[in-house]
Amino acid sequence: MTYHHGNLREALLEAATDLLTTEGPQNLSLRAAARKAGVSQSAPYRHFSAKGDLLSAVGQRGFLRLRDHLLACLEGQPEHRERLYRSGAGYVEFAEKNPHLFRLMFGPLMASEDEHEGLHLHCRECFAVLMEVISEGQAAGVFKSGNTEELAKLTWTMVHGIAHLAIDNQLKSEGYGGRYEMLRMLGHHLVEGLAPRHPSAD
Amino acid sequence: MTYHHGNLREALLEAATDLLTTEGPQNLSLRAAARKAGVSQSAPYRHFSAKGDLLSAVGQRGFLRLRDHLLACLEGQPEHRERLYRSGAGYVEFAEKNPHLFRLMFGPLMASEDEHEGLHLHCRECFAVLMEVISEGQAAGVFKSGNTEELAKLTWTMVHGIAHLAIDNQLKSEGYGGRYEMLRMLGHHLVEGLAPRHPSAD
DNA sequence: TCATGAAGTTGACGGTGTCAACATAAATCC
DNA sequence: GGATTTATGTTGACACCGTCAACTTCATGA
Repeated sequence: MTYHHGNLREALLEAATDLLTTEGPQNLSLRAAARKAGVSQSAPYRHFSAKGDLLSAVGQRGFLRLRDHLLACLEGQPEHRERLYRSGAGYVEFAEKNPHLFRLMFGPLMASEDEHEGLHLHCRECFAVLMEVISEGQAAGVFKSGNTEELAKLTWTMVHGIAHLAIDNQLKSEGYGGRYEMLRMLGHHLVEGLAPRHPSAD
Repeated sequence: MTYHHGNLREALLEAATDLLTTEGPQNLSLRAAARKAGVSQSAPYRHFSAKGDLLSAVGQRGFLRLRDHLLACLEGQPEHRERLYRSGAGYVEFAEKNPHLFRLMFGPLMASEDEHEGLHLHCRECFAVLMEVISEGQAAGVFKSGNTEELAKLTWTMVHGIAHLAIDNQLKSEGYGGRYEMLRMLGHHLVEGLAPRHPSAD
């Protein structure tokens, strides 16, 4: 229609995300994304300096979606332990529903520190959700006081590990839903560890 | 020299591993590996049906190395809690020393379940080391009895999460060595969780 | 109105995975 | 031992890829 697309950047991001989830990372090429957006092979270079830039942007979008998903999982739930569990479950759920995206988000792009630092920033915004949950729990006396960041990272590593091994199909031995039983178990151990020595009310 | 290389498969694996660690995954191509082995572009196809096959083989080698490293870390250490800690530390250490390889081992290849199932097998052999450590600890009464596999997986997810976040540079806020302090902390919480209700001797 | 610059196109370059057709070395069988 | 078969490498080609230089189109504002 018009010579100028008008919203190409968004269209490319959507096309790339779509290709990633439907065709897998192998078939995600700059040219394919351009084709899908109905545009020529080198049009993307007006919006992204290189392929890695597009991938990084896709990853950043992924983190935004993950954050939204986590917040949605927490909505309307006031109990602190349950909030902690739900954020963990939401994290794993997201990874399982978007395995390719998840792998992209934490993939080799993360390795190049200087470039793609936007990825790290968006990543930390997801982490902030977890921080908040724990911080609130500490304020309420449900979780033990101390360095909030340390506790949050502790939690994060566990959940992250579950998510990764789940999408690697390495957790399925105890049948369907095994990963969620695992999460419950882990949550139990973790909360036991996070709980104050002399457990308060609730 | 000779028309036949004599040991091409091994040479290709080594070349590929070398390229992966020195140049990163982007520059790891079948052709580059062939060049490095001093052989023509399509010689690899006599030994690997496709690029993914080579990558998978490299990954499997990685798991073998990881397993050896874990066993080496355990050598001469009889105390069960310390054995658990050391296997975890060895795991993270391996990931940090070979980040590209680690990402390959647990990368998209894992996603294609049917193909590359050799990867899964070698992966489980590393897991078996952890199982053994925990099983021994249970027999000695240092860890609580129960489903060994569950406990091992619980441990694995934590260690795996740390390893992943460590190579993503997401754990460095508490200064150098942060990941090992983290491991200690985690080990503490975990062992507390793994310990029997009424702790036995040592 | 028309120059300017942003956004998109065309065509090219070298690199890549893969395959068919061919060449060579080694192993096997009479 | 000589012929044949089989394993192993080579050459050349194809389509695809990331990227860039040169060109075209459109919108905008002096």
